[in-house]
Amino acid sequence: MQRIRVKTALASDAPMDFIRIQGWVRTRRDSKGFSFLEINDGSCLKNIQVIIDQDTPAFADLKDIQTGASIEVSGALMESPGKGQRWEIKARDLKLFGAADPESYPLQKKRHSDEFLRTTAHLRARTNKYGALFRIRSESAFSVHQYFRDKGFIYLNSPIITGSDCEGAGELFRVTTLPVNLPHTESKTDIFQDDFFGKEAGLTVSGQLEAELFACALGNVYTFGPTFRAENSNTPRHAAEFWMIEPEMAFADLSDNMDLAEDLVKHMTRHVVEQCSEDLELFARFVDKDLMKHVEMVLNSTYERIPYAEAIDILKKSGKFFEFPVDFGVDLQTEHERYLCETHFQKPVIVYDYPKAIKAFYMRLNDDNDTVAAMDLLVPRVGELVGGSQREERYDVLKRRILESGMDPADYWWYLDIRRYGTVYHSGFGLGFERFLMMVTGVTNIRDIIPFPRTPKHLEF
RNA sequence: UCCCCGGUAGCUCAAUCGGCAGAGCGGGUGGCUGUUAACCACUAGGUUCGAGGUUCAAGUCCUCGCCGGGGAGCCA
Repeated sequence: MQRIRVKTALASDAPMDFIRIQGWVRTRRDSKGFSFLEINDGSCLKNIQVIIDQDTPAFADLKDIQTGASIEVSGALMESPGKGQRWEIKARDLKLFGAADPESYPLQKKRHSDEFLRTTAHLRARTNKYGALFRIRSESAFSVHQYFRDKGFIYLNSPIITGSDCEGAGELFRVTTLPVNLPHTESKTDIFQDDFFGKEAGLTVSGQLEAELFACALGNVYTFGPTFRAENSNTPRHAAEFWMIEPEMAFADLSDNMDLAEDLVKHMTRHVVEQCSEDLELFARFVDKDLMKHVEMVLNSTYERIPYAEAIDILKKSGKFFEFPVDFGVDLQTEHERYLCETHFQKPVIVYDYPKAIKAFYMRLNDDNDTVAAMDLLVPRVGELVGGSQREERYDVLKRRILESGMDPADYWWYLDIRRYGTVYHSGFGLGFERFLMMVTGVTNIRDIIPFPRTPKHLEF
Protein backbone atom coordinates (compact mmCIF):
# COMPACT_ATOMS: atom_id res chain seq x y z
CA MET A 1 0.00 0.00 0.00
CA GLN A 2 1.15 3.44 -0.89
CA ARG A 3 1.85 5.85 1.94
CA ILE A 4 -0.58 8.65 2.50
CA ARG A 5 0.95 12.06 2.95
CA VAL A 6 0.24 13.90 6.15
CA LYS A 7 -1.31 16.78 4.24
CA THR A 8 -3.81 14.42 2.62
CA ALA A 9 -4.58 12.60 5.85
CA LEU A 10 -5.26 15.83 7.72
CA ALA A 11 -7.59 16.98 4.94
CA SER A 12 -9.65 13.80 5.13
CA ASP A 13 -13.38 14.28 5.62
CA ALA A 14 -14.05 10.85 7.08
CA PRO A 15 -12.29 8.38 9.38
CA MET A 16 -10.26 5.61 7.76
CA ASP A 17 -9.98 2.04 9.02
CA PHE A 18 -6.51 1.72 7.64
CA ILE A 19 -3.90 4.35 6.97
CA ARG A 20 -0.13 4.22 6.57
CA ILE A 21 2.08 7.27 6.85
CA GLN A 22 5.85 7.62 6.70
CA GLY A 23 7.85 10.51 8.04
CA TRP A 24 10.04 11.90 10.79
CA VAL A 25 9.23 12.13 14.48
CA ARG A 26 9.00 15.72 15.65
CA THR A 27 8.19 14.99 19.28
CA ARG A 28 7.19 12.19 21.60
CA ARG A 29 5.21 12.47 24.82
CA ASP A 30 4.87 9.53 27.16
CA SER A 31 2.28 8.85 29.78
CA LYS A 32 1.67 5.72 31.77
CA GLY A 33 0.19 3.20 29.41
CA PHE A 34 0.39 5.20 26.17
CA SER A 35 2.51 7.56 24.11
CA PHE A 36 1.90 10.36 21.65
CA LEU A 37 4.06 10.91 18.58
CA GLU A 38 3.89 13.80 16.18
CA ILE A 39 4.96 12.96 12.65
CA ASN A 40 5.94 15.36 9.90
CA ASP A 41 6.63 14.24 6.34
CA GLY A 42 7.31 17.61 4.72
CA SER A 43 4.04 17.71 2.83
CA CYS A 44 2.74 20.53 5.00
CA LEU A 45 3.52 22.55 8.08
CA LYS A 46 1.33 20.53 10.39
CA ASN A 47 2.28 17.28 12.08
CA ILE A 48 -0.08 14.41 12.47
CA GLN A 49 -0.58 13.11 15.99
CA VAL A 50 -0.25 9.39 16.61
CA ILE A 51 -1.41 7.68 19.77
CA ILE A 52 0.10 4.36 20.77
CA ASP A 53 -1.63 2.30 23.45
CA GLN A 54 0.33 -0.19 25.50
CA ASP A 55 -1.86 -3.07 24.36
CA THR A 56 -0.91 -2.65 20.67
CA PRO A 57 2.04 -4.27 18.90
CA ALA A 58 3.29 -0.77 18.18
CA PHE A 59 3.96 -0.03 21.83
CA ALA A 60 6.82 -2.51 22.02
CA ASP A 61 8.62 -0.80 19.14
CA LEU A 62 8.74 2.65 20.72
CA LYS A 63 12.11 2.23 22.33
CA ASP A 64 14.38 3.94 19.79
CA ILE A 65 11.70 6.14 18.32
CA GLN A 66 12.60 9.64 19.42
CA THR A 67 12.79 13.11 17.94
CA GLY A 68 14.30 12.89 14.47
CA ALA A 69 13.69 9.17 13.86
CA SER A 70 12.20 8.08 10.52
CA ILE A 71 9.27 5.74 10.92
CA GLU A 72 6.21 4.19 9.35
CA VAL A 73 2.92 4.18 11.21
CA SER A 74 0.04 1.89 10.34
CA GLY A 75 -3.30 2.21 12.03
CA ALA A 76 -6.65 3.91 11.85
CA LEU A 77 -7.40 7.54 11.17
CA MET A 78 -9.83 8.66 13.86
CA GLU A 79 -11.39 11.83 15.13
CA SER A 80 -9.19 13.08 17.93
CA PRO A 81 -10.85 13.34 21.32
CA GLY A 82 -8.15 15.81 22.39
CA LYS A 83 -8.06 19.50 21.66
CA GLY A 84 -5.80 20.98 19.01
CA GLN A 85 -6.34 18.66 16.07
CA ARG A 86 -9.24 17.11 14.25
CA TRP A 87 -7.58 13.87 13.21
CA GLU A 88 -5.13 11.51 14.79
CA ILE A 89 -3.85 8.04 14.05
CA LYS A 90 -4.49 5.22 16.45
CA ALA A 91 -1.42 3.10 15.76
CA ARG A 92 -1.40 -0.65 15.31
CA ASP A 93 2.12 -1.12 13.99
CA LEU A 94 5.27 0.97 14.01
CA LYS A 95 8.31 0.47 11.84
CA LEU A 96 11.55 2.23 12.57
CA PHE A 97 13.71 3.00 9.52
CA GLY A 98 16.42 5.06 11.16
CA ALA A 99 16.85 6.14 14.76
CA ALA A 100 18.24 9.56 15.69
CA ASP A 101 20.44 9.54 18.78
CA PRO A 102 18.94 12.21 21.02
CA GLU A 103 22.35 12.93 22.53
CA SER A 104 23.72 14.14 19.22
CA TYR A 105 20.74 14.97 16.99
CA PRO A 106 21.11 18.73 16.50
CA LEU A 107 17.45 19.63 16.19
CA GLN A 108 15.75 19.88 19.54
CA LYS A 109 12.13 20.43 20.46
CA LYS A 110 12.76 24.13 20.82
CA ARG A 111 13.46 27.19 18.78
CA HIS A 112 16.91 27.42 17.22
CA SER A 113 18.63 30.54 15.97
CA ASP A 114 19.02 31.03 12.22
CA GLU A 115 22.79 31.26 12.72
CA PHE A 116 22.90 27.84 14.35
CA LEU A 117 20.63 26.28 11.73
CA ARG A 118 22.89 27.63 8.99
CA THR A 119 25.61 25.37 10.36
CA THR A 120 23.12 22.50 10.15
CA ALA A 121 21.78 23.24 6.67
CA HIS A 122 21.56 19.53 5.84
CA LEU A 123 18.89 19.15 8.54
CA ARG A 124 17.26 22.55 8.80
CA ALA A 125 14.58 21.76 6.22
CA ARG A 126 13.17 19.45 8.91
CA THR A 127 12.22 22.45 11.03
CA ASN A 128 8.85 24.17 10.74
CA LYS A 129 10.29 27.45 9.52
CA TYR A 130 12.61 26.10 6.86
CA GLY A 131 10.14 23.48 5.67
CA ALA A 132 7.61 26.27 5.19
CA LEU A 133 10.18 28.47 3.51
CA PHE A 134 11.24 25.92 0.93
CA ARG A 135 7.66 25.00 0.13
CA ILE A 136 7.03 28.70 -0.50
CA ARG A 137 10.18 28.86 -2.63
CA SER A 138 8.94 25.98 -4.75
CA GLU A 139 5.47 27.49 -5.20
CA SER A 140 6.99 30.87 -6.09
CA ALA A 141 9.11 29.27 -8.81
CA PHE A 142 6.03 27.58 -10.18
CA SER A 143 4.18 30.89 -10.20
CA VAL A 144 6.91 32.42 -12.38
CA HIS A 145 6.51 29.75 -15.05
CA GLN A 146 2.74 29.91 -14.77
CA TYR A 147 2.72 33.67 -15.18
CA PHE A 148 4.88 33.75 -18.28
CA ARG A 149 3.25 30.75 -19.91
CA ASP A 150 -0.16 32.41 -19.54
CA LYS A 151 1.29 35.54 -21.13
CA GLY A 152 2.73 33.66 -24.10
CA PHE A 153 6.38 34.04 -23.08
CA ILE A 154 8.87 31.39 -24.19
CA TYR A 155 11.11 29.88 -21.51
CA LEU A 156 14.73 30.18 -22.55
CA ASN A 157 17.59 28.21 -21.00
CA SER A 158 20.39 30.70 -21.37
CA PRO A 159 23.92 29.35 -21.05
CA ILE A 160 25.53 28.87 -17.63
CA ILE A 161 29.04 28.98 -19.03
CA THR A 162 29.85 32.18 -20.83
CA GLY A 163 32.71 33.51 -22.93
CA SER A 164 31.85 37.18 -22.65
CA ASP A 165 34.05 38.35 -19.86
CA CYS A 166 32.66 41.81 -19.30
CA GLU A 167 28.91 41.90 -19.36
CA GLY A 168 29.23 44.75 -16.94
CA ALA A 169 27.29 43.06 -14.18
CA GLY A 170 29.99 41.92 -11.82
CA GLU A 171 33.01 39.71 -11.37
CA LEU A 172 33.03 36.32 -13.08
CA PHE A 173 33.93 32.97 -11.63
CA ARG A 174 36.45 31.40 -13.98
CA VAL A 175 35.68 28.03 -15.52
CA THR A 176 38.75 26.06 -16.49
CA THR A 177 40.21 22.59 -16.86
CA LEU A 178 43.77 23.87 -16.71
CA PRO A 179 46.00 22.46 -13.97
CA VAL A 180 46.26 24.62 -10.88
CA ASN A 181 50.06 24.62 -10.92
CA LEU A 182 50.39 26.12 -14.39
CA PRO A 183 53.67 28.03 -14.72
CA HIS A 184 53.19 31.77 -14.99
CA THR A 185 55.71 32.25 -17.76
CA GLU A 186 53.24 32.36 -20.63
CA SER A 187 51.06 35.32 -21.45
CA LYS A 188 47.40 35.30 -20.49
CA THR A 189 46.02 34.71 -23.99
CA ASP A 190 48.37 31.82 -24.62
CA ILE A 191 47.24 30.09 -21.46
CA PHE A 192 43.57 30.07 -22.39
CA GLN A 193 44.30 28.78 -25.87
CA ASP A 194 45.09 25.50 -24.18
CA ASP A 195 42.00 25.62 -22.00
CA PHE A 196 38.85 23.57 -22.63
CA PHE A 197 37.09 26.21 -24.72
CA GLY A 198 40.24 27.70 -26.17
CA LYS A 199 39.39 31.02 -24.57
CA GLU A 200 38.73 32.41 -21.16
CA ALA A 201 35.43 31.14 -19.77
CA GLY A 202 33.30 31.98 -16.77
CA LEU A 203 29.98 31.35 -15.05
CA THR A 204 27.19 33.60 -16.22
CA VAL A 205 26.39 36.79 -14.35
CA SER A 206 23.23 37.31 -16.37
CA GLY A 207 21.28 35.67 -19.17
CA GLN A 208 20.18 39.01 -20.50
CA LEU A 209 22.28 39.32 -23.62
CA GLU A 210 21.21 35.89 -24.86
CA ALA A 211 17.61 36.61 -23.87
CA GLU A 212 17.69 39.70 -26.07
CA LEU A 213 18.73 37.58 -29.04
CA PHE A 214 15.81 35.24 -28.48
CA ALA A 215 13.31 38.03 -27.80
CA CYS A 216 14.23 39.38 -31.22
CA ALA A 217 13.14 36.07 -32.72
CA LEU A 218 10.41 34.65 -30.50
CA GLY A 219 8.92 37.93 -29.33
CA ASN A 220 8.65 37.50 -25.58
CA VAL A 221 11.01 35.26 -23.64
CA TYR A 222 12.24 34.79 -20.10
CA THR A 223 15.06 33.01 -18.37
CA PHE A 224 14.95 31.63 -14.86
CA GLY A 225 18.16 30.10 -13.69
CA PRO A 226 21.21 30.32 -11.49
CA THR A 227 23.46 33.35 -11.67
CA PHE A 228 26.96 33.71 -10.30
CA ARG A 229 28.85 36.70 -8.98
CA ALA A 230 32.39 36.40 -7.68
CA GLU A 231 32.17 39.62 -5.70
CA ASN A 232 33.49 39.70 -2.18
CA SER A 233 30.31 41.18 -0.84
CA ASN A 234 29.35 40.19 2.64
CA THR A 235 25.82 41.33 3.31
CA PRO A 236 22.48 39.75 4.19
CA ARG A 237 21.31 40.50 0.65
CA HIS A 238 24.09 39.02 -1.49
CA ALA A 239 25.17 35.53 -2.41
CA ALA A 240 27.70 34.21 -4.92
CA GLU A 241 25.05 31.92 -6.42
CA PHE A 242 21.46 33.05 -6.71
CA TRP A 243 18.50 32.70 -9.04
CA MET A 244 17.31 35.39 -11.33
CA ILE A 245 14.22 35.82 -13.51
CA GLU A 246 14.94 37.76 -16.68
CA PRO A 247 12.10 38.51 -19.09
CA GLU A 248 12.87 40.20 -22.38
CA MET A 249 10.24 41.62 -24.73
CA ALA A 250 10.47 42.75 -28.34
CA PHE A 251 8.38 45.76 -29.31
CA ALA A 252 8.27 46.93 -25.71
CA ASP A 253 9.38 50.26 -24.32
CA LEU A 254 10.35 51.24 -20.80
CA SER A 255 6.76 51.84 -19.78
CA ASP A 256 5.74 48.35 -20.95
CA ASN A 257 8.71 47.05 -18.99
CA MET A 258 7.54 48.72 -15.77
CA ASP A 259 4.03 47.37 -16.33
CA LEU A 260 5.41 43.85 -16.62
CA ALA A 261 7.61 44.14 -13.53
CA GLU A 262 4.77 45.42 -11.38
CA ASP A 263 2.36 42.83 -12.70
CA LEU A 264 4.82 39.96 -12.23
CA VAL A 265 5.66 40.90 -8.65
CA LYS A 266 1.97 41.14 -7.83
CA HIS A 267 1.20 37.82 -9.49
CA MET A 268 3.94 35.97 -7.63
CA THR A 269 2.92 37.54 -4.33
CA ARG A 270 -0.74 36.74 -4.87
CA HIS A 271 0.14 33.14 -5.72
CA VAL A 272 2.05 32.69 -2.46
CA VAL A 273 -0.75 34.27 -0.44
CA GLU A 274 -3.33 32.03 -2.05
CA GLN A 275 -1.42 28.76 -2.25
CA CYS A 276 0.80 28.90 0.85
CA SER A 277 -1.43 30.57 3.41
CA GLU A 278 -0.60 28.14 6.20
CA ASP A 279 3.17 28.37 5.65
CA LEU A 280 2.99 32.13 5.22
CA GLU A 281 1.11 32.44 8.49
CA LEU A 282 4.17 31.07 10.31
CA PHE A 283 6.26 33.95 9.00
CA ALA A 284 3.57 36.48 9.84
CA ARG A 285 3.47 35.18 13.41
CA PHE A 286 7.09 34.44 14.24
CA VAL A 287 9.35 36.22 11.76
CA ASP A 288 7.71 39.56 11.02
CA LYS A 289 4.61 40.83 12.78
CA ASP A 290 4.00 43.41 10.03
CA LEU A 291 4.41 40.93 7.19
CA MET A 292 0.81 40.80 6.03
CA LYS A 293 0.58 44.59 6.06
CA HIS A 294 3.55 44.73 3.70
CA VAL A 295 2.24 41.93 1.52
CA GLU A 296 -1.09 43.76 1.20
CA MET A 297 0.79 46.88 0.22
CA VAL A 298 2.74 45.06 -2.48
CA LEU A 299 -0.49 43.54 -3.80
CA ASN A 300 -2.83 46.49 -3.65
CA SER A 301 -0.82 49.66 -4.20
CA THR A 302 -0.07 51.26 -7.54
CA TYR A 303 3.70 51.49 -7.62
CA GLU A 304 5.02 55.03 -7.75
CA ARG A 305 6.98 55.81 -10.91
CA ILE A 306 9.37 58.74 -10.78
CA PRO A 307 12.30 59.86 -12.92
CA TYR A 308 15.69 59.73 -11.26
CA ALA A 309 15.90 63.56 -11.37
CA GLU A 310 12.68 63.82 -9.42
CA ALA A 311 13.89 61.25 -6.90
CA ILE A 312 16.99 63.36 -6.32
CA ASP A 313 14.77 66.40 -5.89
CA ILE A 314 12.63 64.66 -3.27
CA LEU A 315 15.69 63.52 -1.37
CA LYS A 316 17.23 66.99 -1.43
CA LYS A 317 14.05 68.61 -0.21
CA SER A 318 13.45 65.95 2.46
CA GLY A 319 15.49 67.83 5.02
CA LYS A 320 16.75 64.48 6.20
CA PHE A 321 20.44 64.00 6.92
CA PHE A 322 22.03 61.40 4.70
CA GLU A 323 25.44 59.97 5.36
CA PHE A 324 26.07 60.13 1.62
CA PRO A 325 25.00 63.48 0.15
CA VAL A 326 22.48 63.43 -2.67
CA ASP A 327 23.40 64.96 -5.98
CA PHE A 328 22.41 64.55 -9.59
CA GLY A 329 24.73 62.13 -11.30
CA VAL A 330 25.43 60.14 -8.19
CA ASP A 331 23.86 56.71 -7.81
CA LEU A 332 21.23 56.27 -5.14
CA GLN A 333 22.60 54.79 -1.93
CA THR A 334 20.79 52.21 0.15
CA GLU A 335 19.72 54.91 2.61
CA HIS A 336 18.25 56.96 -0.23
CA GLU A 337 16.32 54.04 -1.66
CA ARG A 338 14.96 53.23 1.75
CA TYR A 339 13.85 56.79 2.36
CA LEU A 340 12.00 56.90 -0.95
CA CYS A 341 9.96 53.72 -0.56
CA GLU A 342 9.78 53.36 3.23
CA THR A 343 9.30 56.95 4.34
CA HIS A 344 8.29 59.18 1.46
CA PHE A 345 5.96 57.00 -0.64
CA GLN A 346 5.53 54.08 1.75
CA LYS A 347 5.04 51.66 -1.12
CA PRO A 348 7.08 50.17 -3.98
CA VAL A 349 8.73 52.79 -6.15
CA ILE A 350 10.07 52.56 -9.68
CA VAL A 351 12.86 55.03 -10.38
CA TYR A 352 13.68 55.50 -14.08
CA ASP A 353 15.76 57.57 -16.52
CA TYR A 354 19.10 57.37 -14.72
CA PRO A 355 22.20 59.31 -15.81
CA LYS A 356 24.02 57.25 -18.42
CA ALA A 357 27.31 57.46 -16.55
CA ILE A 358 26.11 55.24 -13.71
CA LYS A 359 24.35 52.62 -15.83
CA ALA A 360 25.34 49.85 -18.24
CA PHE A 361 26.25 50.31 -21.89
CA TYR A 362 23.29 48.40 -23.30
CA MET A 363 20.64 50.71 -21.86
CA ARG A 364 18.89 52.89 -24.41
CA LEU A 365 20.14 56.47 -24.60
CA ASN A 366 17.32 58.98 -24.11
CA ASP A 367 16.81 61.98 -26.40
CA ASP A 368 18.37 64.28 -23.78
CA ASN A 369 21.63 62.46 -24.53
CA ASP A 370 22.26 62.44 -20.80
CA THR A 371 20.05 59.76 -19.30
CA VAL A 372 19.23 56.17 -20.24
CA ALA A 373 15.91 54.32 -20.21
CA ALA A 374 16.72 52.35 -17.08
CA MET A 375 14.40 51.47 -14.25
CA ASP A 376 14.80 50.04 -10.75
CA LEU A 377 11.92 48.72 -8.68
CA LEU A 378 12.54 49.43 -5.01
CA VAL A 379 10.50 47.78 -2.29
CA PRO A 380 10.49 48.58 1.42
CA ARG A 381 13.11 46.71 3.47
CA VAL A 382 14.49 44.67 0.58
CA GLY A 383 15.66 47.52 -1.60
CA GLU A 384 16.24 46.85 -5.27
CA LEU A 385 14.04 43.95 -6.30
CA VAL A 386 14.11 44.56 -10.05
CA GLY A 387 16.62 46.26 -12.31
CA GLY A 388 15.95 46.68 -16.00
CA SER A 389 15.90 48.90 -19.04
CA GLN A 390 14.84 49.47 -22.56
CA ARG A 391 17.80 48.20 -24.60
CA GLU A 392 19.75 50.25 -27.09
CA GLU A 393 18.50 49.01 -30.45
CA ARG A 394 20.39 51.54 -32.66
CA TYR A 395 23.53 49.95 -34.06
CA ASP A 396 25.66 53.08 -34.18
CA VAL A 397 24.67 54.30 -30.77
CA LEU A 398 25.28 50.90 -29.17
CA LYS A 399 28.68 50.55 -30.81
CA ARG A 400 29.67 53.99 -29.57
CA ARG A 401 28.50 53.15 -26.04
CA ILE A 402 30.53 49.92 -26.07
CA LEU A 403 33.63 51.86 -27.06
CA GLU A 404 32.94 54.55 -24.46
CA SER A 405 32.74 51.82 -21.83
CA GLY A 406 36.24 50.72 -22.78
CA MET A 407 35.17 47.42 -24.29
CA ASP A 408 35.89 45.82 -27.64
CA PRO A 409 32.92 45.73 -30.06
CA ALA A 410 34.46 42.64 -31.66
CA ASP A 411 33.67 40.67 -28.50
CA TYR A 412 30.01 41.57 -29.00
CA TRP A 413 29.67 41.02 -32.71
CA TRP A 414 26.62 38.81 -32.27
CA TYR A 415 25.00 41.27 -29.86
CA LEU A 416 25.55 44.06 -32.36
CA ASP A 417 24.40 41.86 -35.23
CA ILE A 418 20.76 41.78 -34.11
CA ARG A 419 20.89 45.58 -34.40
CA ARG A 420 22.05 45.19 -37.99
CA TYR A 421 19.31 42.85 -39.13
CA GLY A 422 15.71 43.69 -38.37
CA THR A 423 16.45 45.58 -35.20
CA VAL A 424 13.54 46.34 -32.92
CA TYR A 425 12.98 48.34 -29.77
CA HIS A 426 12.89 45.96 -26.85
CA SER A 427 13.04 45.87 -23.06
CA GLY A 428 13.65 43.55 -20.15
CA PHE A 429 14.67 43.28 -16.55
CA GLY A 430 16.15 41.03 -13.90
CA LEU A 431 14.23 40.08 -10.78
CA GLY A 432 16.18 38.58 -7.89
CA PHE A 433 14.29 35.45 -6.91
CA GLU A 434 15.72 35.32 -3.38
CA ARG A 435 14.98 38.98 -2.84
CA PHE A 436 11.39 38.34 -3.79
CA LEU A 437 11.27 35.55 -1.20
CA MET A 438 12.78 37.83 1.43
CA MET A 439 10.08 40.35 0.69
CA VAL A 440 7.25 37.87 0.90
CA THR A 441 8.47 36.00 4.01
CA GLY A 442 10.12 38.77 5.99
CA VAL A 443 13.32 36.73 6.31
CA THR A 444 16.14 39.25 6.46
CA ASN A 445 19.16 37.16 5.45
CA ILE A 446 19.54 35.71 1.94
CA ARG A 447 21.54 32.83 3.43
CA ASP A 448 18.33 31.60 5.00
CA ILE A 449 16.41 31.76 1.72
CA ILE A 450 18.76 29.54 -0.31
CA PRO A 451 18.84 25.80 0.48
CA PHE A 452 22.65 25.69 0.56
CA PRO A 453 23.95 29.25 0.25
CA ARG A 454 27.30 30.09 -1.35
CA THR A 455 28.98 33.18 0.03
CA PRO A 456 32.64 34.21 0.36
CA LYS A 457 34.51 31.52 2.34
CA HIS A 458 31.43 29.32 2.56
CA LEU A 459 31.06 26.22 0.41
CA GLU A 460 29.79 23.62 2.87
CA PHE A 461 27.20 21.00 1.88
C1' U B 1 37.27 44.99 1.22
C1' C B 2 36.17 48.86 5.25
C1' C B 3 33.52 50.11 10.04
C1' C B 4 30.88 48.39 14.55
C1' C B 5 29.32 44.38 17.86
C1' G B 6 29.89 39.50 19.61
C1' G B 7 32.13 34.19 20.81
C1' U B 8 30.57 31.01 28.31
C1' A B 9 27.12 23.51 28.93
C1' G B 10 24.05 20.16 23.05
C1' C B 11 20.86 25.09 22.17
C1' U B 12 19.49 30.24 23.97
C1' C B 13 21.69 33.23 27.36
C1' A B 14 23.38 35.29 32.61
C1' A B 15 27.76 36.06 35.65
C1' U B 16 27.72 43.54 39.29
C1' C B 17 34.05 46.74 40.45
C1' G B 18 38.93 41.62 38.12
C1' G B 19 37.33 37.58 43.50
C1' C B 20 33.96 29.85 44.25
C1' A B 21 31.15 29.41 36.26
C1' G B 22 25.02 29.71 36.64
C1' A B 23 19.78 29.41 34.63
C1' G B 24 16.08 27.89 31.14
C1' C B 25 15.45 24.51 27.41
C1' G B 26 17.45 19.94 25.49
C1' G B 27 19.65 14.83 27.29
C1' G B 28 19.46 10.57 30.98
C1' U B 29 16.63 8.00 35.06
C1' G B 30 12.02 7.43 37.65
C1' G B 31 6.73 8.91 38.09
C1' C B 32 1.99 10.17 35.85
C1' U B 33 -4.63 6.79 32.15
C1' G B 34 -5.61 12.08 26.53
C1' U B 35 -0.92 14.65 25.88
C1' U B 36 0.03 18.65 22.39
C1' A B 37 6.48 24.00 23.62
C1' A B 38 3.00 17.99 28.19
C1' C B 39 3.69 17.88 33.47
C1' C B 40 6.42 16.39 38.42
C1' A B 41 11.07 14.65 40.83
C1' C B 42 16.10 13.45 40.51
C1' U B 43 20.57 13.59 37.60
C1' A B 44 24.83 14.11 34.25
C1' G B 45 26.98 17.85 31.49
C1' G B 46 32.54 23.32 31.04
C1' U B 47 40.06 23.64 27.66
C1' U B 48 34.54 30.29 29.10
C1' C B 49 36.98 30.31 20.44
C1' G B 50 42.75 29.93 20.10
C1' A B 51 47.79 31.82 21.30
C1' G B 52 50.40 35.14 24.22
C1' G B 53 50.51 39.09 28.07
C1' U B 54 49.13 42.13 32.81
C1' U B 55 47.71 40.57 37.94
C1' C B 56 48.02 37.50 44.37
C1' A B 57 43.76 36.30 41.25
C1' A B 58 41.17 36.80 34.28
C1' G B 59 34.89 34.51 31.44
C1' U B 60 35.89 39.77 32.70
C1' C B 61 41.72 43.93 31.19
C1' C B 62 45.68 44.25 26.84
C1' U B 63 47.87 42.28 21.91
C1' C B 64 47.44 39.06 17.75
C1' G B 65 44.69 35.36 15.19
C1' C B 66 40.16 32.48 13.95
C1' C B 67 34.87 32.34 13.62
C1' G B 68 29.90 34.63 13.66
C1' G B 69 26.41 38.81 13.24
C1' G B 70 25.13 43.81 11.74
C1' G B 71 26.23 48.28 8.77
C1' A B 72 28.73 50.22 4.11
C1' G B 73 30.32 49.53 -0.94
C1' C B 74 28.76 46.48 -5.32
C1' C B 75 24.32 44.67 -7.01
C1' A B 76 19.51 40.78 -7.93
